[in-house]
Amino acid sequence: MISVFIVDDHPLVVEGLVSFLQKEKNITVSGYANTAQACIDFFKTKTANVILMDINLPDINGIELCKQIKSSYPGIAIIALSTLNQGSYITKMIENGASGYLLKNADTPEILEAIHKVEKGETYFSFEVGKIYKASTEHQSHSPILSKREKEILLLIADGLTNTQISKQLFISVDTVDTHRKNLYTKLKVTNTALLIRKAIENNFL
Amino acid sequence: MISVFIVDDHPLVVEGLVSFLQKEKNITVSGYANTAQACIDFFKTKTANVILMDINLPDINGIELCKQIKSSYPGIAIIALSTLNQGSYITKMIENGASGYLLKNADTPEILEAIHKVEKGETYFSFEVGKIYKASTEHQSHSPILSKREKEILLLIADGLTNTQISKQLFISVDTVDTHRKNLYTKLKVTNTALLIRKAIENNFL
DNA sequence: AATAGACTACCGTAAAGGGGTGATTTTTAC
DNA sequence: GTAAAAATCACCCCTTTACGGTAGTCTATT
Repeated sequence: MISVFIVDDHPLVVEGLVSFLQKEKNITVSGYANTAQACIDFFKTKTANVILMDINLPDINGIELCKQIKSSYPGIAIIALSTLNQGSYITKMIENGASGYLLKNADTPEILEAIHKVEKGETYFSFEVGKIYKASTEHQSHSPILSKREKEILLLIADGLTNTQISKQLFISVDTVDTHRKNLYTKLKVTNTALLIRKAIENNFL
Repeated sequence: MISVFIVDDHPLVVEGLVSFLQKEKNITVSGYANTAQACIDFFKTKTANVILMDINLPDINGIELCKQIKSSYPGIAIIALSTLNQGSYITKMIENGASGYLLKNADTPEILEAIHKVEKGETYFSFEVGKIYKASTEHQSHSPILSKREKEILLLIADGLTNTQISKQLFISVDTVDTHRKNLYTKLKVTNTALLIRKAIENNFL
């Protein structure tokens, strides 16, 4: 018998999971929570084998919750639940001890497979997650490393300041700002301000 | 007895809705679909009083589906389902005939209230939607109207082209391109390229 | 006939962009 | 522990582009 705990701020999703998991004879739902705090409180007195955990929680971030639960109760397997568009979170959840990662548009057999696998100590990642994860790590490697100063200047450029204004604000020479700006262009492989801002937004520097 | 049809590509949400609505004695679930096409097919032979419709569907956009259903079957009340971060969609769904708008983190009594209200011909919008809607319409009024030429030039600027390059591409004088650029600055209330690109992305012009 | 918006165009100054060079310090790597 | 690499700073020249102000024509709307 596998006991499953659910953390999700969407009552509908919780209802769906409970309703569906209760039909399974070797699975029992030990409880559910709509907030991270409620989840932490639950595990102070009770326990479960597997947690289905939403990443977007109203109070504490799912990544932080995952970390906390794993450090207190390493034996509990955590499956992250998320919607499509959050490539960067996948990495973070895995780093913080999640054993599986399911998309919310996963169908019921997939959820069962995930629960059974992580309960046995294995990992489960939905097919699409693999793609997103790969894409996000590749994206990461393509996304260049900017120095502290470069990030600082990039932000000021994005705020509409000219090199002269930036130089005054940072107490450095205009020429230096200009050099940093040119280095930003080189690193981000762009040729002017318009493309710089676009690339910066695409790479989440802003 | 109110018959409800569900369209959502997340099996969990469908499961949750079905499980919860079946408990209500004056509500029956006439069916559900994971895609817009499956929904359209259903209504060719069967019907329902209320449709709970997700906005993010894999095949056809929820807004388009809403429009189609409303034009074919004006008597069916549609409640849009969505997650928080989609202010601009609310307006479009209402324009296309939706009678209600629920956030997916709505709790069960709220869903019931929405179904009963729209079935009686009234409208229902969750509290938070009101806020988002208001914010988005205010945002809309702030979001300026760009002419065809201006949009064209904005796109080319965002592609990193200089005024000279744009002028050659559009067979007009550099000065003209420059004027359009300045008008873009005025309309979007910015003073240079960096801010222009930022505002353009914020206002979904790119 | 008047007002407003779109599209066109020009001028002068300020800023950006492309190139190269070089010094100092801090990080990283072997 | 030292050498290589990267970061931060700074300067020069020169060309191109951007920005601010001004202004004409045309068309649609009132």
